[in-house]
Amino acid sequence: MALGFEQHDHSDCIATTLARAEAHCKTAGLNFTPVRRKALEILLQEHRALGAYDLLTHLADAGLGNQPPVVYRALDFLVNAGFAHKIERLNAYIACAHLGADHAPAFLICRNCNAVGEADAELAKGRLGDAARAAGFTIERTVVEAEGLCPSCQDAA
Amino acid sequence: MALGFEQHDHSDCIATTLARAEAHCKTAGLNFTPVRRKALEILLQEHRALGAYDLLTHLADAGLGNQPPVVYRALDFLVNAGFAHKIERLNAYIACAHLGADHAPAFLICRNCNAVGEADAELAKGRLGDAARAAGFTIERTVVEAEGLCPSCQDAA
DNA sequence: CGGGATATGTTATACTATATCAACCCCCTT
DNA sequence: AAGGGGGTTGATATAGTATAACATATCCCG
Repeated sequence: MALGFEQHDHSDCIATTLARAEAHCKTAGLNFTPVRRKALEILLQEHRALGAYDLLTHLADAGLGNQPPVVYRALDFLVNAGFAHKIERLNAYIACAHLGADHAPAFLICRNCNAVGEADAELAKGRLGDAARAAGFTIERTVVEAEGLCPSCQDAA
Repeated sequence: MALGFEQHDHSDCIATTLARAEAHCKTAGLNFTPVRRKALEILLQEHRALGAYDLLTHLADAGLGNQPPVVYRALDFLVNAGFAHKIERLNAYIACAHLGADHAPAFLICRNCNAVGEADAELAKGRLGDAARAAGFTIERTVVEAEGLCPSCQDAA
């Protein structure tokens, strides 16, 4: 499972991901407007969790809106479309690493460098899912975020 | 596993939990001051996730501080001592349901009534733990929050 | 051309959290 | 008893995150 901490060729994965997002919007009847596209592009370029206002700064630099609602609307769209995720622990947003797959994401957050890796949780099928079913609770959505040290930061220490 | 959605006798569990917290502080050399005690008492009484400012209102009603730092300090203490948890998804705080046990909590949050049940995650031992180890990531702390519908709200619908 | 749905612009404000410094208190030591 | 240090609380200000509400624009479709 790719978690995102490996070295990888980042040079064209932005373009291919944007293309896949565009294709998905076309088939799903979603409106991939310039602001939304640029927001995703920025998240992909940064390749880390960005605060909404950081993202807004980048959008403003690109001449695409400079008020908070602009960025929150774009993030709403991206998150609902599955193109980005919110990291609750950081109040920050990151581009989806498994675009296209219908998945319950799980994140590994480095407390030192804030790098974020994305895995798949499958939580509802595990022990918590069993406990929830036993209690009569229906799980619709999960937040799974593990905080710790990524390989590089462990090596540095 | 008790998740908190069952009916239960709430009449004296506040007192016994407070007593246990007090005992733990005594042995651990922690300072269970009036503000901290009252904050925990309020969380136990409410028996749900409270925003910091909601808690502050209750503290102010009790004559124990009326500025934000007061409540955030008390929450810091309670969370570090393991007496309360933060629900990241709600930016809210709840009294620990398993006080005393050293545990990685997992929460079931009802999106309708905001009731929160606490289970145990044991996540680091599961599949995510395997994936993290394989990637060289060391997990120190986990956030596991599942959102859905509690039994009562399902019945109501 | 009109009308509805969707998206964006703009202003204002609500909500969450922390930095900073001053005052206090308790215990301990000299 | 004086002094000092650590920890807690008081108080002011401000940073950071997010949304409400309404106006304007755009586009597609009938």
